[in-house]
Amino acid sequence: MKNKFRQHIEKTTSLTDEEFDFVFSHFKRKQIDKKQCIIKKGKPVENVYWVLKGLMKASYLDLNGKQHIIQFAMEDWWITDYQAFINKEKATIDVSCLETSEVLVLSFSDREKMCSESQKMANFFRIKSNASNAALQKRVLTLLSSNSEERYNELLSEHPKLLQRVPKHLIASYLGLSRETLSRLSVKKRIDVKI
Amino acid sequence: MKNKFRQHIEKTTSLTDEEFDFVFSHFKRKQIDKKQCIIKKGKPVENVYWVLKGLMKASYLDLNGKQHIIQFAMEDWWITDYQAFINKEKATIDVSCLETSEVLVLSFSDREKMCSESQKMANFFRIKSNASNAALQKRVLTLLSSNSEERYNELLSEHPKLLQRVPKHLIASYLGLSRETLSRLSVKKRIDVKI
DNA sequence: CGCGCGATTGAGTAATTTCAAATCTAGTGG
DNA sequence: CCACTAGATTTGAAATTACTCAATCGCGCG
Repeated sequence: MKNKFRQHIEKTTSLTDEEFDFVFSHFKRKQIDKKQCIIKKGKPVENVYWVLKGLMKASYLDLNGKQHIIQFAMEDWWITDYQAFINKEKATIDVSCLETSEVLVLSFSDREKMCSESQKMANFFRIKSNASNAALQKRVLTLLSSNSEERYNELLSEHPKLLQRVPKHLIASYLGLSRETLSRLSVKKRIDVKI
Repeated sequence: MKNKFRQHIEKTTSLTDEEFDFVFSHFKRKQIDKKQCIIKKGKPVENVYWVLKGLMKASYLDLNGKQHIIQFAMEDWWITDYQAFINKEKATIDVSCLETSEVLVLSFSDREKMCSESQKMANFFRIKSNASNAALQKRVLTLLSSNSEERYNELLSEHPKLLQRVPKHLIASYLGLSRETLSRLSVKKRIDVKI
């Protein structure tokens, strides 16, 4: 497990054994039950989470009571309400657990401490933040330029596992379409494939 | 002008006179003509730009030749193709000038140098990156949860000046709707106001 | 076995796009 | 200063896309 996490970090930034032990000492391991909520709208956001095993979602309830999915997080992904986490504000979104999960937990103060003592880790989080920016920008472009079918196909080709693991109505929320439309798209897809 | 820029930085991070002079020495001032393109798809992205005066846009041409607006940048805003700038990749978007503009130009290497020598400026750019994340996330939520009229009204209330300065068809591209729909919304708005 | 949630299907409706044409406007050259 | 043009905006009508509502289906779990 420690090894898996180290691999994750070292995809971006190589570390000596001592450096990794220093980094790792700031994290706590935690099990999260299915349906459990780790960040609730209106509450402080203490931590950022790295998913070792399982599946989480970050979602927003709009004024009409509709749920919108901001992101999923599978193995190897980070998740929190960044806006609230960084600025010590109250959460504006919920983060909860779709499958029983194991995560590594990092508190705000531990993250700050780690970054001030390790240039490499400050750099790591900077790169992660930039990658997140790029991903969000790509998502904006997709929402601006693609219709439902194109968005569905894009997700299908980029994250086929999500489609299998996540209830369809949540996939619909993530793509910005109704569950009925998504259902029709998946039927169409199956027929298209046969032909 | 120097003063305006200093105010911008100090909204986030306070600096001594010496620190500011150090920071400022890394920037070059430049005038950009209307319609001039400062970042072209496929070319390297050397710089990030801070708009002192004028108006720029970052846009993407999709496979059907439709233009989509990723962001505008008015006075006091930063703009570049961050993905390409940070990772030294070729640009995937275009950045061009809607009004004759004056900008401060910062190259990648000067930015790195500045950040490695000044903890404060590293912090400044980290905060900017986080703010950008938050803004993009908000935009995703808006695109997921609001219809055209709500998106139009949101832009109208948050950036009324943009509506006045930017050609309407570009506003439509930014909001993800056709120029005809935007035109109908603005007519409706004028009638609603009268009633 | 039956309940309940998620997924599917059908029908009708609403929102938005597309295409085509008419106006309007700012900038240019004479 | 005026006429002219290219680009931008508006308008109408038809076509398309996606949504909503309602009903049904299917499956896992107690």
